[in-house]
Amino acid sequence: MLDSRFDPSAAEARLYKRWEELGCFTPSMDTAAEPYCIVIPPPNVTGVLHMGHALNHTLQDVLVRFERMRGKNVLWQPGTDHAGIATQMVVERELAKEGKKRTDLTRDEFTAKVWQWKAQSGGQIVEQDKRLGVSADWSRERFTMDEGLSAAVRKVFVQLYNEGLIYRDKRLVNWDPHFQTAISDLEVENRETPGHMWHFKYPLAGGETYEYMEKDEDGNVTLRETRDYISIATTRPETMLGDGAVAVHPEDARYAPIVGKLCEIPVGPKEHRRLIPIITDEYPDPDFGSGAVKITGAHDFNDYQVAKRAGIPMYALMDERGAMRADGAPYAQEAAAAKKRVDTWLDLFDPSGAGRFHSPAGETAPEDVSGANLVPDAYRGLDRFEARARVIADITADGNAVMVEGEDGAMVPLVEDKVIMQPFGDRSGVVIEPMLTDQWFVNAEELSKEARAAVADGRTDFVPENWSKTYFNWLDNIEPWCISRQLWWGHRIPVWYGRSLSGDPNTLVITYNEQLGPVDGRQIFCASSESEALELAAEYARKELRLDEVDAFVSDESTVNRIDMTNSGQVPFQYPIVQDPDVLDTWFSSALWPFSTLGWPDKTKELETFYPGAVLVTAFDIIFFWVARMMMMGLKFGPKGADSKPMVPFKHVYIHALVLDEKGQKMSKSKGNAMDPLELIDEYGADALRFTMARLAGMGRNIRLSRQAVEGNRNFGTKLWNAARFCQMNECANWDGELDPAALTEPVNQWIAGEVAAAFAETTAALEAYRFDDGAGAAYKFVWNTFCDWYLELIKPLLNGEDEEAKAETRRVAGWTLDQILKLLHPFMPFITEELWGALAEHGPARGDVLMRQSWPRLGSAYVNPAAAAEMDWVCDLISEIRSFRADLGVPAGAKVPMTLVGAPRANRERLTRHHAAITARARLETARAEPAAPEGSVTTVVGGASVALRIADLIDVAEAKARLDKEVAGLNKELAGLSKKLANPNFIAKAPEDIVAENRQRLADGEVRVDKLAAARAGLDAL
RNA sequence: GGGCGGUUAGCUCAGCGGUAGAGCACUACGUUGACAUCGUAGGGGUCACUGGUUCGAUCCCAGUACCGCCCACCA
Repeated sequence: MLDSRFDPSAAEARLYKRWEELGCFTPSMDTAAEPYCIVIPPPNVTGVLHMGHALNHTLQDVLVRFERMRGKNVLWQPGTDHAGIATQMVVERELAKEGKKRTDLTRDEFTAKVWQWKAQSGGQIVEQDKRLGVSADWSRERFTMDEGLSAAVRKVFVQLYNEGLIYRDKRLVNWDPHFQTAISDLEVENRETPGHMWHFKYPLAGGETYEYMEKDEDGNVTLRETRDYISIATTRPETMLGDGAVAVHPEDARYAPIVGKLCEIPVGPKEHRRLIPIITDEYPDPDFGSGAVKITGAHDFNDYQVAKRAGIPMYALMDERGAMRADGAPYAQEAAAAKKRVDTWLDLFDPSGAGRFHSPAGETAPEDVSGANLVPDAYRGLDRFEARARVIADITADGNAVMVEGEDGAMVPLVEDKVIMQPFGDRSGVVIEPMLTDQWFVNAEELSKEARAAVADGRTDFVPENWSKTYFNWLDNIEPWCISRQLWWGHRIPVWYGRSLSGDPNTLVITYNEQLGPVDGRQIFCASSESEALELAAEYARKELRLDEVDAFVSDESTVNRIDMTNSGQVPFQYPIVQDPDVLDTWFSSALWPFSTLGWPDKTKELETFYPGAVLVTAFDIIFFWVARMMMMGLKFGPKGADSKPMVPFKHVYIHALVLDEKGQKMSKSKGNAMDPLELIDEYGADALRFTMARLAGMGRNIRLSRQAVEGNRNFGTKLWNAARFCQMNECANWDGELDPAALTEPVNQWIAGEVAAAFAETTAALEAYRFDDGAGAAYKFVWNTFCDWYLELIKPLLNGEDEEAKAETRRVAGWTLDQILKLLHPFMPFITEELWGALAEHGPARGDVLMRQSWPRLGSAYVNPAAAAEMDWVCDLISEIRSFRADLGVPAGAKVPMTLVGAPRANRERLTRHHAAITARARLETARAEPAAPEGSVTTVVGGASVALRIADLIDVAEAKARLDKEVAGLNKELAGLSKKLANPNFIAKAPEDIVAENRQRLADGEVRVDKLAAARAGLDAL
């Protein structure tokens, strides 16, 4: 006998272990079976199971268990992601506990430490997933840094490089000063932050003046004054030292007189201030600020564009920590040189009115200088925010701040409070600094073409469909993808540098900067291994070197790799190469996940069988990071299909909601509103959490999770458990596992068989359409409302009755139905269903195998018996109506009353006889008879066109009974009036579909009968 | 600024051209031999607003208001 409740904590681990031991999670590899593959979105190896995982993994597990039961050859491919920054961060924190920094170790020592950390405490999420019931094939677990996956990364990189789709470029990138690495656009979070805008005067060179005029819309002059400066508004004064120009709009009349002239940056020692030209560009908005913008190409993305267009030099003022550089030549020394350069620029300036520099050869005109030299000694080494304060103070002290009248009438510097969108690193949380550095980029635009086309032509589709718009929108505006990261943990870029062996001997120097990588005079060898790179290098050197030059190239570097070569077998020389120190963006390897996990680039059986995946299940927040990139890489490198083109990595992308707390807030540790899935599992069991997730996983954008919801679904489990207990107590079992619906004789049994079929049809259709909510909802409704509330109650008389045949049939059917329910719920609630499946076998049929490996029933129309369904509907209606009537009239719940059915057709009189026991029990009746007339002292209601008379006159308040009838008649009459009006409308009759018209006529007719009967009942009450 | 979405019962949300739904909450009654983590019954909605299309609109279309989210961004 079952206990009165299910104890998840005792059962879950045992059941999970059983499944594992039986190998339930590994694909059947049955060649006749249709393959079905889902790759898990790999959680970070540092990750712990949060609600997002719980939802994501539950949904996949539902699909995977469902498809396994449907007989498919299912692989759910699990694994974890090495998560570059996140993992490096964790290990650095560990080191900090020992009082060490990453840089106290060598790179190799550090990465060894990370591997060690991973072995000890990485991947806890896998164990946590097991508690949730995740049925992934753990024997095939992969890690993005595994040797095989790393080889895939290198192969992809090399090929993209060779095709020119990966390239190195010096561009302005997002720099995270905390982690001291470049990051991609997607890793930047723009947030509104309170800030200030300062207004400063840039004096014109040589004290020149001009007439400054402002006009209103009608052309009236509102301000006219003589100025010897141009006013500039900025939110970032600390970058002024790197200004290359001041730009105004070409049609801005206010500044027309001074375009092409020079102005002075009002910062730094007075005698050495730099002069910069005033240029025109479409970028400045005349209506914003002063209409004049300082152009600081190395520190602002907009300015960068302007500087490139106009040939303005860019000066990088900051170091990798975001502090003002301290590595420059003495400032005074630079100043003299700067003067000279200005003269050169002016030669190149086009005075004809275009207000731009020429660059006849299409080259940047002014010579680039190191921004380091432009930082005055006083600012060197200052953090960017300290530098800002100093610059503001110095300019103000100097009298170059724009002044306005303050509240007390005194003149004060003009500083506007302004909310500015500020970029933050999504991991570090520090303000991102645009930095001009050499980085590796992927030509995402090129790769995006096929990725876009595949969704546009339906090779892959999004569910819900409208996420494809988001996908398109991003791809259509895609920027180059910065893939290099200045970290130690990750896939090291498979590129080696050597000296350039041709051209000017002066350039034959590898300038190797720890942070920024080799920057000059290099020769690139991109190869999937160091030995291949050495071969390439050797080939190159042999080609370029002339024997008589060999001596010049013998390296004195001792720490780098060397190749010893013999040119013509005679003169030995050395040609050192050094690998790029950077690693790849984590998402680069994630992009390969759908095929790298299956063994690519080897032609494995797994790849052949399981690629492309059936569906990718993920949340919308990583459509750009991951989904789009998997599409790009899959369509470039994935196994080829019938058309000999690479196939999409998955056919469907199911995008689920984000899990929010009950108030609709995003869960986060810092807000303290995070719910821990493990804690919920401890308290309510994994099934309750899973079922909650499935029921909430509608098509919406977010789901609000509450403890109460989980509790409710735990209660559902208890309900199921007790239903099973009831079946067990009544010896309900289906001994042979079969059921022939045609052989059934009891209507209640015929009916429930059809309801089982309907429930499976509904849940199956819902899961096929990724409607987890509907699938779980249909199962829930069937189990609770149909099976427990009605079927089990209706069969009690049969189980307790004398008719042994009916009893035997009912036991069989109840047992069968319960077995089907366990199958129906298994994808959602694997533990409790498996436990019951096994427990019921103790005093029931032997099961042969675990529930998890049972097949999903396909119950055809043979199971549906419309006559039985109609009969049971009538029985249930009768019971419901009597119960409702009794309750409304205040008949004591315990009172058993006599009931008389009046004016019912013969079929219903027979039904009454057949279900006499059930009806009297459920409706709490003393007697239930069909008679030609209602007996004395009875009060009447109406069911299905017949009057139902209850002899309760002495139990109730007659006035209340009248009121109830009046209320119902009134409501009915209102409805009937509407129907009559509709049916009297010739347009309705003419234009509405026939079945709708017929339905309305029927409703009117039925309603009229009911009104008549109710009126009669009312009259009967009057007579009392 | 560009894009996407929302507004339906007290709450959370389904629905979708033809009688407004669920869960939770609420009210009343109830220990009927599986289950009080339960049962029975009940109350509760001008489906944001304004127009349009239609025989008929919560649903389709246009506009308005408010609320979200994503992307970009004015120095």
